[in-house]
Parts: sequence; C-alpha cells; structure tokens
Amino acid sequence: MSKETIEVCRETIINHEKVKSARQNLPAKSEIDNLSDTFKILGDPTRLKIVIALAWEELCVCDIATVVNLSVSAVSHQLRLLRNMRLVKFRKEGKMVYYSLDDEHIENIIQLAQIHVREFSR
Amino acid sequence: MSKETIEVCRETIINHEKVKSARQNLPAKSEIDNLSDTFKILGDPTRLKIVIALAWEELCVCDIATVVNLSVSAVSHQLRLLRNMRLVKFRKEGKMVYYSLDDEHIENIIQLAQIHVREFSR
DNA sequence: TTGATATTTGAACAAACATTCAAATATATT
DNA sequence: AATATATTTGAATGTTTGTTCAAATATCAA
Repeated sequence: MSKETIEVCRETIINHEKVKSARQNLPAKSEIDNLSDTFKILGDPTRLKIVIALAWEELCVCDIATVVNLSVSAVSHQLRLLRNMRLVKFRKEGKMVYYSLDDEHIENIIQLAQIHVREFSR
Repeated sequence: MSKETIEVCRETIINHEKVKSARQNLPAKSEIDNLSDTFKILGDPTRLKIVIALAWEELCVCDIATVVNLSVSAVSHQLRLLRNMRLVKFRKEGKMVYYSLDDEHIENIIQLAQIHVREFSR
C-alpha cells in the first residue's frame, strides 16, 4: 500500500520543473483509479448501448437483451458490472427486474463525448 | 457489413413498444463504436494520467515516463494509441518529441467524470 | 564516421475481458 | 407440489490488452 509513494527514477528527466509540477497536479491514485474504472465501464459497446437505452426509460433484463441483441446471460453479466460501478440501479417486480440509470452525470458525459466524436469524419 | 440490420429475436420480449423505441433512439453502430473507443482510451490509469498531465503543458516522452512512473517504451506504446484516437498531438524538436492535448472536449469530459466519482465515498 | 541519446517498433507473455453454456435461484401459476 | 418463466451465477474459452525486452530509427555532437 505504501509503495505508492516510492519514486524510482528510471529514465532521463529532461525538465525537472515540468515533471515536478505535473506530478503534483496529478490526482491521487484512488481518484485516477475511480475515474479510469468509470471510463472503462463506458468503453465497451454493449455496456454503452445499455446505458444509453436506460437513459430513456427503465427496461427489464430480457428487453435490454433484445435491444442490444445479446443473450440474457451476457447482459446480466454486464449489468452486474454496471451495478458495481453504481451506474445503474434496479427494482424487482415479481419475477421481473427493471434496471434504470443511477446517475445524472453519466448522460452529460456521454453527450459531451458525442460532441467530441462527431467532430471527426472518421 | 449489411449484417448490422439483421435482427434475431433470441429472447422473450416483455414490452415491444419500449424495445422498439429504445432501438430507434440508440445511435448508429459507428457512433457507438467511436464513443466506446474514446471511453476505452480513457479507461486505463496510465493513459488517463498521461492525458491529465498533458492538460497542463506539453511534455517530452521521457518526462511523461517519469511522471507516470513507467518505461519510455510502455509510454510510447500508449502515446501511439492516444495519437491514433486523436487525443494527443506532437511536435519534434531535434531528438525530442513533445506531446500535448489535441482536444478541448477531453478535459471537460474528465472534469465531469471527476464530479461523478467524487460523489461516492468509495 | 562514430558514439550517445530520444523515441519507436515488434514479438512475447501474463492478466483482464466478453461471451457462451449449463446449472442454480427466485417468483408466479396451476 | 410441480411446472414455467425471469434472472443470476460459475466455469470455460477465445480475444484483447498492458508491459517488458530487444532491436531498429532518428537526431545530435565530437
């Protein structure tokens, strides 16, 4: 755990000042990890589709599976990941489980990313 | 290529209307792929650190390596991915190659994600 | 031209990942 | 109780990914 603070100088440093301030401005490891985990969750087409679909309205698992054109099992595995990262929440109604978004920010993040990718004619 | 439009009904559909509108509201496959590729790039702690460091000022490869505490080679591989996704640009100055951010939106996306992850006390 | 330095590249490898399949839960219906 | 349906779970599998190492480029300096 305390290894985090050990700094090994492996390479030539060209500009000590810039390196020092860059290191200081970098968020803590835990925040970097939370951030990159959040992006990683959105970094898969299946999960992204699920999130975007749920941004409109809640859906049950088998309807989500139909929307993303995958097996219920595959979707359920992905929903577990989305649940773990607190991106979606669910409510049970008899046999059915209805999922919906758990976070307002995620929609904004996706919208911002859409503006970004639309600027390229790839 | 044209397989994209084929729809196979693998599972019980609970609510046809919701599934239909969810499918219609979903962005095209190419946009979903561009979006998830962008998030995937940010979904790795090393690359995220590089992007955040470059948000402050341009850095050469060996300084980036020191900042993220990795080998120059590992960093160069990641810079190639960031270059391919047009997230960073570079300029050569003699032996040195200086990298900087190529996109204004990315900083905003990261800031929004920071607001998101800071709301949890994980 | 020779040696030194900064960066890139390709192969290799272990770790992480997405999906499938089969089996297990959980709830509702008869 | 027995059956059917909706969902979850665990193991297995092929693929992708991040880093390392060694070698290749590229530029500078002597």
